[in-house]
Amino acid sequence: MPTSKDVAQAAGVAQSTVSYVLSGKRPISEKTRKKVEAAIEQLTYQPNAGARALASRKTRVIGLVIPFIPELEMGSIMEFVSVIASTARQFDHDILLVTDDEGAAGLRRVVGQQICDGLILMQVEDEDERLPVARSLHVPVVLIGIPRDPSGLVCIDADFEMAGEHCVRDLAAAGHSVISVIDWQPAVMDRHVNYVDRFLHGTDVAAKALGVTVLHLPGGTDRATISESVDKALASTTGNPAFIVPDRTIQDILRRDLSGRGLTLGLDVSVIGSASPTLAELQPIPLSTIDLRPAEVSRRAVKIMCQLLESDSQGPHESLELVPTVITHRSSTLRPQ
Amino acid sequence: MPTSKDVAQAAGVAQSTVSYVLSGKRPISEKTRKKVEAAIEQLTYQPNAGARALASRKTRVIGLVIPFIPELEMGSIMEFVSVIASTARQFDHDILLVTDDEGAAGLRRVVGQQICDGLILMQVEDEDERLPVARSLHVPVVLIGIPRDPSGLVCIDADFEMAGEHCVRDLAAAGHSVISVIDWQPAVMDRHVNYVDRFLHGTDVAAKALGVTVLHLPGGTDRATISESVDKALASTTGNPAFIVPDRTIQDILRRDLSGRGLTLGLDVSVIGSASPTLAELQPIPLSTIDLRPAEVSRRAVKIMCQLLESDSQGPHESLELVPTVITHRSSTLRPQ
DNA sequence: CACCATCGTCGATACGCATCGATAATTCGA
DNA sequence: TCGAATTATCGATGCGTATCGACGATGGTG
Repeated sequence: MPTSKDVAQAAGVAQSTVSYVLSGKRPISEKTRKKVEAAIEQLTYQPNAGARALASRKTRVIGLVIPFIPELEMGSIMEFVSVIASTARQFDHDILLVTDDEGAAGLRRVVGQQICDGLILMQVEDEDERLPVARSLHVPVVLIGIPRDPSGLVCIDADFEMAGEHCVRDLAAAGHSVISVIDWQPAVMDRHVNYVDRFLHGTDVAAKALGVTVLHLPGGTDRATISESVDKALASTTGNPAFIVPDRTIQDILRRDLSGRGLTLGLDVSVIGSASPTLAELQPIPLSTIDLRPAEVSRRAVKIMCQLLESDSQGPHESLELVPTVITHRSSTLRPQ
Repeated sequence: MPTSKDVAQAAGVAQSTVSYVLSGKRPISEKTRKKVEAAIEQLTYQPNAGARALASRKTRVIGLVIPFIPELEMGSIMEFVSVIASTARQFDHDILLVTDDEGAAGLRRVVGQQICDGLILMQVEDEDERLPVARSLHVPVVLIGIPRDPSGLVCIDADFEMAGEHCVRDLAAAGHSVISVIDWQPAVMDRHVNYVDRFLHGTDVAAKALGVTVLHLPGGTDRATISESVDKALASTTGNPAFIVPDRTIQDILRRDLSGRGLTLGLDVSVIGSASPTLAELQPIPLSTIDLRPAEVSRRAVKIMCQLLESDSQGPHESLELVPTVITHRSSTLRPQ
């Protein structure tokens, strides 16, 4: 592998000159620049990352802490990961994976060894054991998700409260007076990610404001639980029933249950779910969805991180950004009256 | 951040001694070792990765090239990524993400900058533009998937041919004389990943050996295509029909189509699909599946990579490893006669 | 024409660790 | 008891880059 010294020799200049051509931190004459650039091209020179990190104290790598195989909803996690990685490249950074099975020690490790300049944490829980560590690390940390106490932390997430409000508002506008919200599956509820509460709170707020009734019913990945919840929902209204089902795994089960009862989506009953546009369109009856904008959340997380890295101000930062959600009505909801 | 020099000072030894305590490459007396370890503990010293890489010419980082958001089957990709990352940690390595939108240039970049010691490529296609680059890089490369010409390359993948054979064999044993294989969705077929051919070939081989008929029918993510394929399948047999549906997205559509025709899985018709055990069990009629062992493939890919890195022999390696697949019969297939 | 600011480049040094050769301390055999 | 063979440790050097101070060349000003 050629080094900057080789380049310097080939171009007939000093090594420091090569460095300045690359960084642009000092003026270089057009002639010299050309010579150096030609030599770089010639030798296919690429700067050594380790040496660069050692000298500049910047690795240009961001650590991404991914959840510990939650078995379900892996697809949506991958969307975050993928977008985060390519956005990072746009800011001339790379992504190092940190799996959550290393726990908080993993964070200390990658920061301590100075493998990366900052950390992005996914799936932040209400009382997350990683938070005290995150606060004590002397590198920027961006959380995707909002813990109970976000003080001293930089957080970003979809605006779940707005999402809940919009779902109820639109269903109310379609004439539903009783709206059933099916909880996430127990595995998610147990994790105490507080977007659940924010979403449910949003539905309550809208319900109060609009004078409609919102029912919170248990979710589950077995048909019995869902069937029971549907029973309760049907018993509670004389009009057309409406369901909000933010958990992707539960959607299929609910749809099957409803059609088993002879109810037709968009005709007798409204259902708002959550899925990628592609998947939503693929359904027998295209599903109306609330889009939680994972790609946009990912992009902004990286952007915030890179801004923090540039401004490299040592002081503790604190901010909270909510990404607006979007409802798309397809065919599974009644038309507004 | 403390350095090894700080540790040396605290322990009253030379910096090189600290280094030898850490690496074990020279004998150290018990007394000195204790002193140094105490100082390390005391200062919470962690070696600087950049300096280490610079001096040792090893980064202990593996580049993982992930597919460019194929929109579908992201869940299964995440399983690879997750297992690869944690397995790498077991071998004391880290994973750097390289997104495929950088293309072959991305590979040159991370290797040229010496950000990582080797590369793992996912979703290798038949004629992959990255292969010539992979062969020319002077670092170990492990492919997940098998290109048309694997010469000079180290490949690992699930044994799709065996998978195809086993599916046909078991369905034949259950009394089916005509077996329909539904292709992957067009998006996958177009990508020319050759596991498709290997799987289909496996079904043909078994069919010939057992004297049963295998029909290859088009797949698709729309109900019309699937419905047509089912029509053809039903028209081709007087006995109970049997389906093999390796594409996860298509499974739901097929199941719905069949039940719409009044056919009951495991009673009137056999279906073998592909899904994680958890998901398979969740179905109304638990799905018999062919398990392509993504976790095992991932683990072995990392293991092979780490072996290559240790033996750091420069010469071009070449190997091909196939991971046996496993059929699990649940309730969607007829009992063997 | 002398003087000073600016521009462009060079040389030297630091970054933190691994590693090699050398040296001091110890042990062993004859 | 002396030298040889170990054993344990130190000092010095190199890895490749960024960056700082210095210096010669250039151009403008009075």
